Amino acid sequence: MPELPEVETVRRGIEPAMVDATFVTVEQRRPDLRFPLPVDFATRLQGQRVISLGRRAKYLLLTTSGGEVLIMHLGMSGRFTVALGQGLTETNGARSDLVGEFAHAGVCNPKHDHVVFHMSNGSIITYNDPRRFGYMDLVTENALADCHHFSKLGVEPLGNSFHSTALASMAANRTTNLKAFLLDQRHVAGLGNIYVCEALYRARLSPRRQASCLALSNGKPSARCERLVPIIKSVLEEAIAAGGSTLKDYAHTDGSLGYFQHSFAVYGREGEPCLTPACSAKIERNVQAGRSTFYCGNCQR
DNA sequence: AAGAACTCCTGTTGGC
DNA sequence: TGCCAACAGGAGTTCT
Repeated sequence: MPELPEVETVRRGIEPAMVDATFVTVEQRRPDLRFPLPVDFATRLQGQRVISLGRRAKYLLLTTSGGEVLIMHLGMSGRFTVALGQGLTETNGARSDLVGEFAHAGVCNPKHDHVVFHMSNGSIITYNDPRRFGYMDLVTENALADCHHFSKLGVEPLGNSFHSTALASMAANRTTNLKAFLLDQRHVAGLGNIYVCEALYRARLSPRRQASCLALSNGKPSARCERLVPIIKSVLEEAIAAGGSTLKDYAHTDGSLGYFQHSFAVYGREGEPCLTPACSAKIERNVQAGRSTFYCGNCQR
């Protein structure tokens, strides 16, 4: 379940295989992912050179020499595997020899290989997505900021505009709970279930508390908000440094694993002891906004 | 308008 | 062993 750190890890994994290379062939093996693929998807990409590969929240943004941007979202189970072309150095652990091995091991069933990019440097980048919650779109560079994917998207949590005053303003008068508020991409863009659970635990904030508890009081962000913002940043930064979290649906572009799941304090730990020293409570689980929330009812208030 | 519920999808898991 | 329901969840849509 790729959230911001996993998407950033994927970006770093496929960047060396794609940037400065040209799309030779784009294989589109089905008409749609979650949504229909763009009209003339393959032909619009073929012959274009990749200028850059960026990221906005959980979206990958590939800018082409033709002035179009390929927007890619991994959804729940989207995955890229890379077979590096000859002469490309192994970067970020992208090892071409592993791709077949992992496919053979059934980790990545080839029947869900929906889009395959063949690059001029010999690299082959394959998009595999069993649940097809992912999607791809093509828009012109000029239309990018106003397209429906981004027009309502909130602040980038690792950017400079994400600070306690900004979060406090967004939270003003919000009656929804903290968990749902932080999952809403219109506020902070890039957080998902795992990192919201982990950040709220570290900040010792109950996921059931009203979001408005973060709001300004006496013109200043609440102490809770001041505490939460740097924690959100550090959780994401640590996860990126660890290469993301590997759960059922996510692995690196080379099939290898991220390591941040070993740092989970609450996610997936229902019934296990809280890791806070001197706390003897067990991690609880309930459902908020249709997702499992894991928390310590004793430490998080 | 905000917030909650529902929807899409398929592999995995647990109960019988 | 086999079958089936429940579950996982990002984000768009629909409802209240």
